[in-house]
Amino acid sequence: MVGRPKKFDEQQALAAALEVFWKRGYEAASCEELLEAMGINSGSMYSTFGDKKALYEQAFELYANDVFFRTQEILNGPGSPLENVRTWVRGWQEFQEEHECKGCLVSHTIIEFGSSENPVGQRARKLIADMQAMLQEKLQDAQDLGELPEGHQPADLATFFVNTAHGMTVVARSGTGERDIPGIIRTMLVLLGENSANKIKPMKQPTIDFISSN
Amino acid sequence: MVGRPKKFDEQQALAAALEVFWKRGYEAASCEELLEAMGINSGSMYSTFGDKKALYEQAFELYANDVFFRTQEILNGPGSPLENVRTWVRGWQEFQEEHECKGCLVSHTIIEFGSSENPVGQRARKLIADMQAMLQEKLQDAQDLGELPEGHQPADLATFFVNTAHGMTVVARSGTGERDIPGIIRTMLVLLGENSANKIKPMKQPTIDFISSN
DNA sequence: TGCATTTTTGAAACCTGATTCAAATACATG
DNA sequence: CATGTATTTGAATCAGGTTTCAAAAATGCA
Repeated sequence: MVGRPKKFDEQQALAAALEVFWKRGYEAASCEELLEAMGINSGSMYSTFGDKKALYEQAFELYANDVFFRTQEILNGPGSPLENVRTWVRGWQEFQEEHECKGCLVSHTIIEFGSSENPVGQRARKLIADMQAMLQEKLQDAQDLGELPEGHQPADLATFFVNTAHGMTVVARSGTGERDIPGIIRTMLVLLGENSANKIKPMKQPTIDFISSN
Repeated sequence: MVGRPKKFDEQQALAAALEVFWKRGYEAASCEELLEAMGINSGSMYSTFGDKKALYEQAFELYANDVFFRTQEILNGPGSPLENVRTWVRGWQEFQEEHECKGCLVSHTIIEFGSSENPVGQRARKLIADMQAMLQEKLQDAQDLGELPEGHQPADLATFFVNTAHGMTVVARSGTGERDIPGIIRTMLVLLGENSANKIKPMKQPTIDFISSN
């Protein structure tokens, strides 16, 4: 009834796998690398998570939930809707600082799995759609309150913000995130009517290199 | 001295390979798929182009030159610098229409090959740097002529435009390009001081699906 | 026609990673 | 301590995609 005890924590191992997938992408992350990072053997991985694909799905889900709730919390916070959107935009820099400019796993997933019927690809697209809808709602609130600068539609702005976030993934992974992200965010804020150009500080964290021998 | 004649055109075959790589990415494009599209056998491919990696490099170069010269031509055209930049921005939509919303191969390459010392990755980053510099120059010209709206720095704007272009690759590949790209471009133009919201038409071409069974 | 040269063909060999599985191990309980 | 159960281990196997290569084919020229 009671067998050998598990010697590793599933959530911890999953977080380690997420880190590897996030840094390298699905294909480039080898099982060896994943197992090494997770600190377990192939057998344990397969019996616990299924296979590499299933592991990715679960790691992605971990990431997706984190990003979604983070966004939700900021956007629905107290204070003016527009200011919340601005806080959310500023949060991107902090997020990249915290994660060595790895960009966003959702953008990466969309690139890697295209618009096919792949389950993770679908999940990624749904997450984006949900977050975009949430954002649009807040921008609509802002417009209703007369906070939004003239000349923009909430829907267009929401789409645009998502696009900008996707772009930052590519910029980050091209190695120029540390240099470029503060400016990108500054421009976004100008778009939102904030004209204090020096409110955004330079990035704190150094950028890692995504070693690859392909 | 004279042997069996080549029965295929190298440039044509390369263009076919580019199409496949562009649609699917390097890893996901199998040799079988490439050979099928190029209309040749593995032997011919290996003797002509080297190997899969070398084929990608050559296909990428074909793409890079096209995009670079296209950009150069538009930005250095007659007329006001700012209007040229606007024409360039509008050109993105046309470009995506012409290419089934496959996004930009450069963004895709950067995502796939990270910021490593991989030759294609380096080439991609160099291309981006060059195009960004060209853009910044034009924006500086525009500012010197007093054409640029207040509140922006040419360097920040150039970075931002590149970021937006990268973002559109992800949006395009997520399958919402047809719906979203016109709005994204509209917002970019507002940023450049153009306030006629309905100058941008909806996309003409339908989006393809990037079939993948990963 | 026979020879030299070049290209095509596609089956076979090769590689790189993902996955399996039998044996070993660790624990609770009777 | 013997038994039952769950987990770990890592070598062996498997799968798929890439690459090679020997044979066949196409051409010009002597």
